[in-house]
Amino acid sequence: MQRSSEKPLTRIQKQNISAILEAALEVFSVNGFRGSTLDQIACAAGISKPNLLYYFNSKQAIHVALLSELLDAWLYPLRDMNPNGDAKDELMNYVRRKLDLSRNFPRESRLFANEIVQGAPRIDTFLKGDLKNLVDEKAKVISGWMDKGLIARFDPHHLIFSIWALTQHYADFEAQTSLIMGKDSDKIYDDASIFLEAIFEKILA
Amino acid sequence: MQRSSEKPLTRIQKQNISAILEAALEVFSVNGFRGSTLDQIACAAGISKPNLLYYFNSKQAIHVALLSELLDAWLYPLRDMNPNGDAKDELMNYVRRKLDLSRNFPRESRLFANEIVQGAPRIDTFLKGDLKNLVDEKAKVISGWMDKGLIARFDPHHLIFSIWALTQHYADFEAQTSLIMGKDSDKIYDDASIFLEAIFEKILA
DNA sequence: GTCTATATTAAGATAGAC
DNA sequence: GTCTATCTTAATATAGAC
Repeated sequence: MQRSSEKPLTRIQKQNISAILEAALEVFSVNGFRGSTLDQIACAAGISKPNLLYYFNSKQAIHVALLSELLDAWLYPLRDMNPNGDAKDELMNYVRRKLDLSRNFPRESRLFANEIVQGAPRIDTFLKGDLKNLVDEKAKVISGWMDKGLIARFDPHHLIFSIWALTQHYADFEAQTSLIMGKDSDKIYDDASIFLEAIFEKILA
Repeated sequence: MQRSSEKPLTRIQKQNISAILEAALEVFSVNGFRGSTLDQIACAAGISKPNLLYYFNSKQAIHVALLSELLDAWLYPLRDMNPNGDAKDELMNYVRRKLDLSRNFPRESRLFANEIVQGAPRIDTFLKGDLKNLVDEKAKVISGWMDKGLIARFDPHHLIFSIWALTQHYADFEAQTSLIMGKDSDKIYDDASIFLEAIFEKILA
């Protein structure tokens, strides 16, 4: 049987599925799709490989399930940016929420990063569809704010990219920053928060 | 025979070795270490798999060769930052040189990104050794400039991270930016250059 | 130095008992 | 639903002829 069935799930099924997804997130975010094995995932989930394949037909199927969960969550903070709110507040809040995402969901960020770095073969329709549409829409909003002189004028797309780059870096390159700083990542995020707050204050002014 | 030999290389050997490294860069930067196969590399290099393994003993050996070339190049622009130069010029030049690296060597950037995202298992000694030392040293220089009021005060380590994040993003996430912008990456880099110039002017002021 | 052939292991997936 | 056993393919690496 496959998870696409309409029947309600038993408690055990739900438990197993979420154990699998949790394990798969752990494994895929570290090793990428091709670098991960069903053995690793089954072991991390505490079940046997055939049992894992009872819940998901294939390795691909697990990966797709993870990514679609992720992509939904990915759009939220940007979608939430309110065109009628205070321009600077809205952008600063977006920065804060994106940094919080890196802090609280670093594995999801790295799963996404793995996909993009490797050329986004499995999510290109998302990127040039839903994501592009949302970014274009919000870029127009930001551009409108710039027209009114509420924030400084820049290319709005690149301003959005800069927020992504600066916040996701702390999750995606955590191995690097933590080795260089010699601190645990919690302290790094505290400093990052202060730093990003300060530079975006200046950028937007 | 192995490349560690002291004998001078023939022209054919040099040709083959550089063909292998070029092919391996192409393949590893897209698929990561585990996701890449010797078949792919041999095919891209235009030689047979056993012949490839005549020049490099193992898949690991090719990867190590690529990474050590890369890590050297990685340190240059930062090392070049002159403590006695003009503070703002030195930092702006660092930004420019890093963006040029992304533009001219995107595959190298993605090879590096693949390594870091996946937890830097093969380059952690580099990160906490040579790289950390250099970054700490340059952070002190930058901090000195801030003390003198030559540029605005921020956490110097995070300022360096921000330069990395903002410039490398264009190479590492090129699949994303080009799909969203619907432009070829050359035009994106032109705009990125203008954008980064503008925001760092404001940040440092 | 380069090739064909092959040994060896690992990985995705399935069969079938319970 | 879960397991053991197993099929099948693909991938790293080597042997040995030329």
